[in-house]
Amino acid sequence: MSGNFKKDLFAQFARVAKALGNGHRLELLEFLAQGERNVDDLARVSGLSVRNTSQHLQQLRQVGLVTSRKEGLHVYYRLTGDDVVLLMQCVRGVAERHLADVKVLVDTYLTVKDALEPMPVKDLLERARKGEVTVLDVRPSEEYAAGHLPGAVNIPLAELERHLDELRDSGEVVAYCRGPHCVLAFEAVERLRGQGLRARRLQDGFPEWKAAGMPVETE
Amino acid sequence: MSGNFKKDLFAQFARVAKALGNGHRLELLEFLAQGERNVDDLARVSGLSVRNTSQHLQQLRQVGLVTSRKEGLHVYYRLTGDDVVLLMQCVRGVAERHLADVKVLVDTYLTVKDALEPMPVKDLLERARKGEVTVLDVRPSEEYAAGHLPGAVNIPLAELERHLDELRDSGEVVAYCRGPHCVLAFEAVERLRGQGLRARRLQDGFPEWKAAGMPVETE
DNA sequence: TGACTATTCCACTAATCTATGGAATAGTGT
DNA sequence: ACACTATTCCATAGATTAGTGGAATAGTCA
Repeated sequence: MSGNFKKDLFAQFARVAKALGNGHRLELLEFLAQGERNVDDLARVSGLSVRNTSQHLQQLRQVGLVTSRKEGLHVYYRLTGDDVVLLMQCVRGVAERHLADVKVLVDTYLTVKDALEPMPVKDLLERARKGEVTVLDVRPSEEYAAGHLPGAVNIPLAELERHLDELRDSGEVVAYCRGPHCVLAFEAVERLRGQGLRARRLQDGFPEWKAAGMPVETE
Repeated sequence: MSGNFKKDLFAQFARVAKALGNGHRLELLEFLAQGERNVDDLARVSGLSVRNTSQHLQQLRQVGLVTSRKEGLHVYYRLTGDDVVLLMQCVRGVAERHLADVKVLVDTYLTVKDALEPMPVKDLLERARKGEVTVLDVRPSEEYAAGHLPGAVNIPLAELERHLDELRDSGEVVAYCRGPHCVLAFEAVERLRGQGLRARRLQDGFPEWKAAGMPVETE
């Protein structure tokens, strides 16, 4: 009897893990970590067909990782809680530490990583308040509108070149994007440095910031 | 290119999650969280065939969650790090908070849960030092030998009745076992209370204790 | 009302995962 | 060398999962 309890319980836990056991679903979750999104948006960013996306979202909903809300024609999905982001960070962390393939991948694509001197999250707010740094959000403007770090300036990567002058006069720039492996901030920092500005990357992205209970600003 | 990086990376993370996406493997990991075990032991406790157990262990090894060490005829498996325990706690926590089925299960089997007043981990050591409580490890003696809370007394559940008198004179008893859902400690507390002793359950089990970096004693 | 959009449901094929039995490997004891 | 044990490797049948197209549903707009 208690043996069955245990088996049943682990089977339930396994359902949650299984829902995470697919790269596409993880990607969807990462986008949802930034705020509500409808099926169409999610399909676009993940490169899946809408129907397929919908099915994956059903699965995530069945294990309680996301919920949805209908408004007009659209159905908006969102994470059921910040603990889901934490869980994903956990998976990511274990993978990075114990899975050799991940290390290879990261080394291959982000060889410059160390050179970009990521700034720890906790130092940021204080230094921003003192005016020592400008916080730069390089995500697309819709994502920025849905929520961003307090006081952050939004300049999507594509428009970075047009705003170089504004940034040049404002001390050091700290860029962030969707998460520690999102390439947007890396790219931004490289370009800014290429133009002679002082630029660094924030260690984590917006979802991690939010999940840590730090203050968030919306439009 | 950077799109591929992202896809590849998530695919790797998904491998880890997928490895956790099976109740049997989660159960194996839970046992391994207590220390090294060989294939035979693991097969016995999980109720799987040895061959099947071996295959599951291969899968866990392939994603870096466990390693093995050969000694004589036996191959001993162990977790690759405490972060694996943390990851499992994370999965469990999310499942408990967001998956209705888990709540039903827990309520069905452990209706008495609240009545047993679990004691928070942080209070325990201090109160044990003052002699206010006796820490009771109700796991089988091999598991106790492999590691236990400092100062804990080991009385496997089956032998509890024979040692009632010793416990009766030692103030309040705090029992723990393999984890928050292991039924051993629940059972023990119920029996002790049935005999008129003051008994409570420790909130977590040995693996969580160890993963939290608390001191551990071995034979 | 009818045309249209966003999303879901259903059915089906290809790919993947699980458990099992037989055979291979490696180490122990005689 | 031989018998024996613990573990792994391999092949296979049945179950499960992923992606696709077609049809259904629900809400919007004119």
